[in-house]
Amino acid sequence: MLYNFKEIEEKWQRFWQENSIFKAKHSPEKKKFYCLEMFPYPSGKIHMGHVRNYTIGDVYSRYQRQKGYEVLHPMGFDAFGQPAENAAIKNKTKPDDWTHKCIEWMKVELKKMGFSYDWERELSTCDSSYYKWNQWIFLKMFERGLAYKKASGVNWCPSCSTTLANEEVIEGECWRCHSPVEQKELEQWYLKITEYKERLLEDLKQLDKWPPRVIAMQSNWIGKSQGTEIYFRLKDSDKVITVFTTRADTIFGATYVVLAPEHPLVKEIIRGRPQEKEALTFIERVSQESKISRVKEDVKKEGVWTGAYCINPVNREVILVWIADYVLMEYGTGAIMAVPAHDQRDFLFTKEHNLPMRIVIKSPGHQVTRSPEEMREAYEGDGLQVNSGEFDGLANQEAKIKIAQWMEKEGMGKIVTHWRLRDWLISRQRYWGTPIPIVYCPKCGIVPVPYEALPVELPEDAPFTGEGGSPLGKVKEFVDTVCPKCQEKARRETDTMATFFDSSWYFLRFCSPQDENNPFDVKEAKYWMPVDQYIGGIEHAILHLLYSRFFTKFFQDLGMIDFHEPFKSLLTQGMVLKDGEVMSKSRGNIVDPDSIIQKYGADTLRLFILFAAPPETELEWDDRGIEGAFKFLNRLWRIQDNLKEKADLQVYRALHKAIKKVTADIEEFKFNTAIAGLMELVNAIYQSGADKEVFSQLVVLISPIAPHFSEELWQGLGHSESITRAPWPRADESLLTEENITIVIQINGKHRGTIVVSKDIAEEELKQRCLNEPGIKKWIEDKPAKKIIVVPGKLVNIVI
RNA sequence: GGGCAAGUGGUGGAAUGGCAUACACGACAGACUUAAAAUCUGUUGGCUGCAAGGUCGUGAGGGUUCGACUCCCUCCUUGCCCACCA
Repeated sequence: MLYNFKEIEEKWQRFWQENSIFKAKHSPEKKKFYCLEMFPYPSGKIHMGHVRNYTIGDVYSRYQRQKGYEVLHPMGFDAFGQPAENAAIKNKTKPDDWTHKCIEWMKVELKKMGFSYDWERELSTCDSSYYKWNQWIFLKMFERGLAYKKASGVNWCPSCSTTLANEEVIEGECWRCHSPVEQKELEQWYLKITEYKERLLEDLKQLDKWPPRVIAMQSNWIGKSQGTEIYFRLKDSDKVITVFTTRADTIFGATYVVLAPEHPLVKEIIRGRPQEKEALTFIERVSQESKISRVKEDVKKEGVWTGAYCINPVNREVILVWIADYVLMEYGTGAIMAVPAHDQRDFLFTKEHNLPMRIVIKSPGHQVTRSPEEMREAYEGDGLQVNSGEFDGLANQEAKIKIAQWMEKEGMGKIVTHWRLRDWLISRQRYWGTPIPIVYCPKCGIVPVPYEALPVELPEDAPFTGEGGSPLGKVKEFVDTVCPKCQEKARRETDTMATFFDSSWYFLRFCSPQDENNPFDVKEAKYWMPVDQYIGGIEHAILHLLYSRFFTKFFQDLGMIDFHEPFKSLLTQGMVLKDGEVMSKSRGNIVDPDSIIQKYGADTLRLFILFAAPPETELEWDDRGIEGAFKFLNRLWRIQDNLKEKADLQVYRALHKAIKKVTADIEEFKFNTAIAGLMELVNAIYQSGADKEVFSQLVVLISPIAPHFSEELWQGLGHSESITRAPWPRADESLLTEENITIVIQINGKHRGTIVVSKDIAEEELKQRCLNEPGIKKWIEDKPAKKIIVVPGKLVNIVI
């Protein structure tokens, strides 16, 4: 007979809700545990990725609760964003209605999985009670000069008709719709995340419970590099071109200088020269090109001569000034010194345009660097300096430092630290987001909305079509306002905030989600924060985690919290695949969690998804595997019908072995082997039977994984309290040590047999026993043992 | 081009210096059954052997070690992230 999962799961979900079993209480006498999974975008349906993410978090939360911690395990919705606008256009509804409907559907599905959330703390970022505090945070940043407005070339997605952050441009394409991204000049709001770059980099060292690859990704993104700025004075002018290089050792080989087409000096340099027209045409063409072609094609490097010359400060040589598309304004100073002999990009450009080249570093043995004519590619390796004045003969790594110091002393340049991290562009020309709380007054200029006037609410209706400009700009009653300073007529900012703003501090809001006076209650945050365990997808390794760390440091500077990192420990779970590919709508290989729940129940789904692979690796979906998980639960279920008065000692041993293994494995998120341990215990019980005590303990061990199932069995065993209150079992070490142990015998490292001996056997006696073992003697014959290695309790290796 | 993972039976995976393949899926066989399903019990890396056993075997090659899936070096393959980054 199969267990009735449908009835049982509904019954216990109702019980948990009615008795507020998972309510998190601020209990100063108890140690807390804050377990958080990345909150979802409410698309309406949960997918297997959610199931995996939230099952991992749920097992861990339930386990910590049974270990005696006061657990905070909240859930909410990252509810602003573009899909709601698209859906609204398609279905002729309001984004607000669509989003709230989706949240309701999604909650039903999450509850069906039996996740142990404290639903009283639920929040949605699209509610004004939440986004009011986005505006509050923005104003605090504005006051401190951390939110500022700047006109600049921005990444523009023509299809979404909105700006994109650098982080949202993937290989020149929009991260959302994959359209080629264009450049556009706009007035935009930025957050000065660069103000925190040192701390964001430095504090990575303390995150010892984060995956090393995430640390590496963040560190690369912040991108600190040491280098030198070098000043090239224009010939017959006092203008100076500043270039950035990490290879000061190659300065004597700089044979020309290249500017980015957008470089501010370009127009001035070419003015009135014969080359002006050609150069302008070139600049025009490059600016028309989307970033995609400038970045993707690494073959053609195009450029033109400006007609101007400048002077290499180290050797007074007069060299050409060029413009080329492969030099980017966004990086460094927007200008480079070209060292064709020792930089591959410069080398290719030089060959293309027949420019001069000089070797200044000799490769060992000189094979590669005999002469410029013979070189097939740039030599980027180490070697000895040549053609470098007084630095000739030095190893280039040493020369790099000496030359930089010398240039700094002589005023030819400056040693600088360069960062890759840019300020964060948060303006979006979208409706469904947090309005930026700013008013433009003809008299007073940019005026922040006063705190007491928050929230600036989103108007219910806006004519958004998905095309052109900010939809809020078309809502007259929203735009028209009075200046908070002078009470004259003024207009509101019509851009909204990027949704990453919303998710950069939601973990703090969960500490006191109903607080009406502050973004979060300082005392509550002091108790619950930081998050002890954070779980989510690797795709958020850079953006979301970096922004959250930035906000946390900002709150620390406001004096609202006394820690500087939000997430103590981080787990990044792997993707769910079907037939070796990521599950996605376009591939049509989606397995709907709800259909699995219908067929096998949530406990089976939870069990399978944990058993099929370790959390951090990819998981291959397998229909037969889910069948196996279901069979196992039924096999365990049947034990209750055949309980003995007293189980054998070996079953007790098996139980305590399982307790030890399951506990250790859950601590390390090795759920797959924890379940294997439970299966071994069940197999042992099928060999010689269980009694009530053994079975009870087994049910507690599996309760974080299959909670409904365990509650039902627990009640059947006569317990009146919920199993979520049952303390986690402790392994009895005395039952784990055996009287007799099996020792492996090796000869020259090869496995040749085993021997069973008392666990207290003396080393000498053990050696003799092994040498005299009949199966071993034939291998030794009369050869003397050169050496005998004994690993206590495990093995003996006889070397002959 | 740079960085980080990973590569083990028919399949998912286990073992992080000490019996390679735990646990499961699949397959095969037996018990129960009129029969099937379900359930229970076995067997299940390759080669060789009637058997006991032997021998090979963790992407390839080398090294360290009494002993290597595990550590080191070189290479190959796959995945992920970053990238005209000066």
